[in-house]
Amino acid sequence: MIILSHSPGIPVEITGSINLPLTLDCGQAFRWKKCADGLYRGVHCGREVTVGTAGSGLVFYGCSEEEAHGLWSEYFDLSRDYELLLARFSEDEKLSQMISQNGCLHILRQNPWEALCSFIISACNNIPRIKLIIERLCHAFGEKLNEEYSFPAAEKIASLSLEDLSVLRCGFRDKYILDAAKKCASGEIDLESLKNTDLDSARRILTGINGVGNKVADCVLLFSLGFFDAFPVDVHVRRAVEKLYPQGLPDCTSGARGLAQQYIFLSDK
DNA sequence: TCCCAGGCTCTCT
DNA sequence: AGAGAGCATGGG
Repeated sequence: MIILSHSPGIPVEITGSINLPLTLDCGQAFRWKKCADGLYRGVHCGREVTVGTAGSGLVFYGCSEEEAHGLWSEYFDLSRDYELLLARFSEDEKLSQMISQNGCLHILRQNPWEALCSFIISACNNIPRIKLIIERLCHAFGEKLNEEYSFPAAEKIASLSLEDLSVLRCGFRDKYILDAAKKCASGEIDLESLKNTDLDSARRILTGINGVGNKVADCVLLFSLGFFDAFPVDVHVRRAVEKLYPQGLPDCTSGARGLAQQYIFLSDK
């Protein structure tokens, strides 16, 4: 880890404490790699960084102070008061238990195109293979950074053919990736602008992409577009909700159902 | 050999 | 509008 000996880490304080390993490896993001000493290396919007926990916050290595307090603080959703939200969740017995078991998990604000592409790949797939396919995608079509590669832009993917994408070995999802890339690159869909739309309209636009149904759309809405109340339902969440909350989610989750969803997802793993 | 994996589309009723 | 097959690939 050459970076460490040459550049000091930049600490960013937050209220409460984040469970970093859980946040980065709970199935919402697929590219973070565990390094030595509990550090993680990852890429967001073409910027590579190494991150760890320190005191009551995170410490970033290999980036400027401006990036740590800007790009990365936003990515890790550090300005939101999770302590307060989890205290409210704890009114519910079962959620309280899941929280004390797992600690404080943050919902990441990922790049929307990367999230869209990643969750298209996630359909009917398992997490190790999802990671592998995304790794191949970045290596084949992204740009070399330091040790990692950037996530290829929609414009780059849109310029490729299905045959080009065959190196991904991603099965029937190749045509979905291509459709999403073309719609985003052409401007037919402007992912950023969906942040200013209501949840139902945004979901309808996303599901207009071939290979994007409600579950994938809700993942994009929650994990990249800031819809904190979006509630992706996959087989695990469906099963866990039927078992734990057959009458519906408790009221204390309203407005933050997406965060609750992550804890419920964990309970079925 | 069969089953499953953070689903989705298409078709048929 | 609801159910069911088919979809590529790889691991157990």
